Amino acid sequence: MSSPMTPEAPSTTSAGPASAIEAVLRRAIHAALGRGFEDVDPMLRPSQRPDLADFQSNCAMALAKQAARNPRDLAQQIVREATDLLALCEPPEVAGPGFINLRLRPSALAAALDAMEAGDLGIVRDLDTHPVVIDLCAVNVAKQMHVGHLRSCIIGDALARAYERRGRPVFRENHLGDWGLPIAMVLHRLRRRGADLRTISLEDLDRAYRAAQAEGRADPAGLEAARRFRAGPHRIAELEEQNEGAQETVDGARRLLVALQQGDPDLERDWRLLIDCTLRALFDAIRILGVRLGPEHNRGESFYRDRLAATVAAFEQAGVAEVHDGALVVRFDDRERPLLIRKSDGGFLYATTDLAAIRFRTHELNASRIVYVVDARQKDHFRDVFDACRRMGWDRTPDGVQADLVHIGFGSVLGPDRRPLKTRSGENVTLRSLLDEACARGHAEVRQRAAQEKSPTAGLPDEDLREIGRMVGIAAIKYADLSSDLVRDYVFDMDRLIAFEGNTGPYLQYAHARICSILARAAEEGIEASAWRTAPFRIEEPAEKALTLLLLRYGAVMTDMTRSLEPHRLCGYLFDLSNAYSAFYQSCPVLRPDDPSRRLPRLRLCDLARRVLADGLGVLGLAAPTRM
RNA sequence: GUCCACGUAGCUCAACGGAUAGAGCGUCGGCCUCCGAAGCCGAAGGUUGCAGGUUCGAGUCCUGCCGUGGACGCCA
Repeated sequence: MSSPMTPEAPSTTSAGPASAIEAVLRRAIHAALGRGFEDVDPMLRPSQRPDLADFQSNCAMALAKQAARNPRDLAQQIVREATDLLALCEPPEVAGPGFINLRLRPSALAAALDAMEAGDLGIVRDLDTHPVVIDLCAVNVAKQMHVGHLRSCIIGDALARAYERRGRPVFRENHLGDWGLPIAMVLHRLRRRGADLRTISLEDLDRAYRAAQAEGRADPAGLEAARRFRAGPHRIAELEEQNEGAQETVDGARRLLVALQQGDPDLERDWRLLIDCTLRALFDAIRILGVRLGPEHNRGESFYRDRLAATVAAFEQAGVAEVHDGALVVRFDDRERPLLIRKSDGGFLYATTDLAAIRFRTHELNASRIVYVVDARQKDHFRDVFDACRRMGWDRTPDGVQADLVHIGFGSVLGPDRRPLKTRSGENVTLRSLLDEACARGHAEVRQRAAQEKSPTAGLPDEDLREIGRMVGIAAIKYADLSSDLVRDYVFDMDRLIAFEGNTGPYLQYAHARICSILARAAEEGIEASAWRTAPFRIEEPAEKALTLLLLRYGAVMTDMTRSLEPHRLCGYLFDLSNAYSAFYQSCPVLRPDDPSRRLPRLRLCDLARRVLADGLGVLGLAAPTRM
């Protein structure tokens, strides 16, 4: 019987010399401490002190306590037991309170690079073969997409790409807000007014959405206040009328929703037109953005509409939900707030849809991990929904694997006043205007470089410069969304968002383009790729070694990204890598080195750095132009 | 009121419980007759909100307080 649910064994999650060293240390710890210490994490880390070591093991301090030993003595003993390390490392040194400092031999560095090149850049395939669901985008029909959806798409796409890179099947789920009373209200309003839904624009829909909301918003509190404070009869009459009108509007929308639910073909057709219009605008933006999301990823709220009754019934049957004030609620021991899953009028709520969706994703999509990329304000909601699903046992795949339910709650995008971002006229900033601005700035920047005669982009037609500018501008936007801790709000600032220096997307692209440029120049000078591809690596200069150590970490960084779901770690790594390459570039001439025999090894090192950068940029969803 | 997140250099942000808390922007000073200066090298800049605690070791974990933001039963 085969089980696809093999848990990730620690020893196979990272490739390269680090995992080999870990294995040796693990055995050495066992030898030093005996029974009960068979499988201890050696706590191997890249050293933060390149003057002292390449790697350090911090295990001795932690183990000394439980073994009642002196930490330095224990470290010494572990080192004595770890004789197998000497094939890879210089003799280890014990420093400070008990750090074990390790330095790789140059031959081990070269061998590790060989292995990395031959073995998919050190990427370790995920042992869990279950699909991952990434819930992203989730635009609402008939509403403008805004920067929040942008973040969700960018982050969700990067996470999806990371899983795909490690060989894991991914379902990108666009949980479209395409169902329920708000949609019915828009449709109700537009049909009353005889709007032509085939030619309507998203701007019109967005206006209608807000007008319908305002129209249906009863204000009984305002009416009560007007009476209490003896407002003029005019004002009271006005409010009474408004309240009645609102009720009428909502009732009309409810009737429409029921008819739509029952399959009225006329309504169904109009409803689809609303969705089509919204999706046209969405995919227009998505195409510029380079996010992998299409109509095939749509599985909106309406998809679950026929599953809601069964969902609620299952809760009732299991005795997990109870009736309170006519509504059906799920209660939790550790918090007062209950989760409402059916209204007292029998209607369902968005929580009901989320429950149905999780059940579908574990039971039918067979997902062992479901990642919601939804803004942080919904944290409490997802906590409740996840816990409710766990109570029902819906967090298990059909083959019995426990599924992780994770909410990646990202921060809000704020305006300069630290309030949610609006334009001067008070409207949401549209996604399209933001992207157009980014492309325009990227284009201007690229054109400026191309004006310099020695630039590799000199003389390119403006059409090409525009395309490169698009890649650069979009990379700047996406990288800004990915490169810092996701939970934090951030203040929207176009100038900073489109920055091209320092820790930015364009800086990474620039490093990549410079490598491409040097390889192209080598070809111009008659150096065949086949020559350097077979040259042995020679890691001698400090800058070469620093670059090598970073390259060797790539696989572990990718594994870590799918574990931690934190794209900014990959960003930070690629930034470090670009820095290391730039330093190498500065101090180690590649095409005209002091010693000509170093040329081919350096070209090969450049090419490996290029491949890792391109690969990493690809996982982040950033383009990697060869000239810019 | 209850619950949750976040407070790190002037600004924007990093830092798997590990050694001397790091980058970018801005400021100051160097480096293009030499593979792309969107770059490199260097300087200045810190009581990690405050107070306790756990630990061999705390920006990181725990408790309390202060500050900011968010969520809190029939909207999504």
